Amino acid sequence: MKNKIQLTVDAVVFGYESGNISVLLVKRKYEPYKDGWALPGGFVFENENLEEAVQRELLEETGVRINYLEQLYTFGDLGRDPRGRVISVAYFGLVKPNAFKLQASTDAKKAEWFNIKKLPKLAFDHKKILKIAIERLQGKITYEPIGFELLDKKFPFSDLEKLYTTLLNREIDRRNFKKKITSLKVLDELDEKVSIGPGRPASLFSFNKKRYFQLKKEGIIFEI
Amino acid sequence: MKNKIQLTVDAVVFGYESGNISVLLVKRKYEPYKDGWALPGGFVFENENLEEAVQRELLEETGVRINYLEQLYTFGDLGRDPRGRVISVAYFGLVKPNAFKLQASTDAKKAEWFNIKKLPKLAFDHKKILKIAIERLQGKITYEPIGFELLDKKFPFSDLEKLYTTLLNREIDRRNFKKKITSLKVLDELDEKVSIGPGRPASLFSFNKKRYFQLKKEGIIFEI
DNA sequence: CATTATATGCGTATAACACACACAAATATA
DNA sequence: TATATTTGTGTGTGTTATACGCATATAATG
Repeated sequence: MKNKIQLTVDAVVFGYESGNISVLLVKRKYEPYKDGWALPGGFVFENENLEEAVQRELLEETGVRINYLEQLYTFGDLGRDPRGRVISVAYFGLVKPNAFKLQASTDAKKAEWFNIKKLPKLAFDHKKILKIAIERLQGKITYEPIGFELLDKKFPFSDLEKLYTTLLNREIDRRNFKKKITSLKVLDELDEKVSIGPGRPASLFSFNKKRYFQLKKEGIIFEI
Repeated sequence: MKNKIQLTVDAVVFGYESGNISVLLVKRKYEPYKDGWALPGGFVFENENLEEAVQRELLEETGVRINYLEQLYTFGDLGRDPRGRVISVAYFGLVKPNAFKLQASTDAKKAEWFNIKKLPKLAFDHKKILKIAIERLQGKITYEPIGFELLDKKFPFSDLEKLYTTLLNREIDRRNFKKKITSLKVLDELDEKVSIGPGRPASLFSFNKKRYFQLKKEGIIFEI
């Protein structure tokens, strides 16, 4: 029995910057969907693990390097790829966009961040993949701490608040929010303040890395 | 580029019966791992969706038919299959064991339920797959209602309680548990009682199907 | 320099929920 | 008819969630 099923990986990489959630897309250099926008990704080599494959493709096509990508879902419907039967294992990651200089090569003409509210038409079934990834991203904040990968090393509390309001897409009460975050003991308050524009200067915080990953492992129940 | 990666699906089917959680395994008819126990599953045909493939394999190898299997995870590590590079998409399902007569055929010599605490040695990386499936099963009950697929149509409340104590592997307070379940409005109390053995006869309940699937969709926060 | 706008930072009161806990009711069995 | 066994309910207490008001520290404005 000759196997004609092919395997790809795709990466859904979210970035966050001052109230905007963006996703990393590439412009395809070759058919099918030539010049169309798609999630970075490509065929898995026979001698590499899935995680290695998705990291390699991401680096090749966008210049972004992430050492932790979480598996999202596997898409295998008939007809999802005009080249034939192609199954894709989708991965999921979070980064600070400004930490990378985008650089396209191999199969990609260009790599770019897109605000998730202003997406172009996407190749293959990538719209569906992205939809599921966004749901996962929003769901995550109720059972995991979030922000470490998305915020600067030092940040005012309002940055974290803004991240949550952006992800939740609604206002939250800062006082109660602060109480909850404080009770998690996941933030270290620094002896430093910033003052950008009008208003009282803000203390800077950083994530307590150890505690952060402990909570991530244990899971939290966190309804805002 | 010749593609040598092959794609399989595997099914982790859990059954529950009076305090026992079991999983459905098959005895392999062919090499590799001939006569070894493994999760039901096999190669995906080129012209079928992943869900169709896993349902077909499950039916062929065990006689069990499930129309809803949830995708669990995709396993693709190098060396997980001695036949070469084989990726497996694992699925996850819940049934009442007594609803089926097990019947092995095609690649399976035999199909059998195993108590998850008394598992035989498993082929491939199926031990790892099963471990992840069990974690998922236990995790599920904190964010989804559970039981509809596992209990009889009509059941005494103690059956539901027993299911939870079994899954959680600890005692729960029946009064508080009842309060929570009641507040979810997911059970309909029937005008019927059963009396098995000594003790006060128990009212029978059934799941309110509509409400059950609504909660499943919305998600619940349910710490026992 | 005084006033205003803007953002941060803290505390308290009330409602909802979680959790601990004890005893009555209805049957089978001896 | 007494005993064992199982079902079935209610209340108090502590913790957590939610709502809400005001003081503080700066920049911008006139």
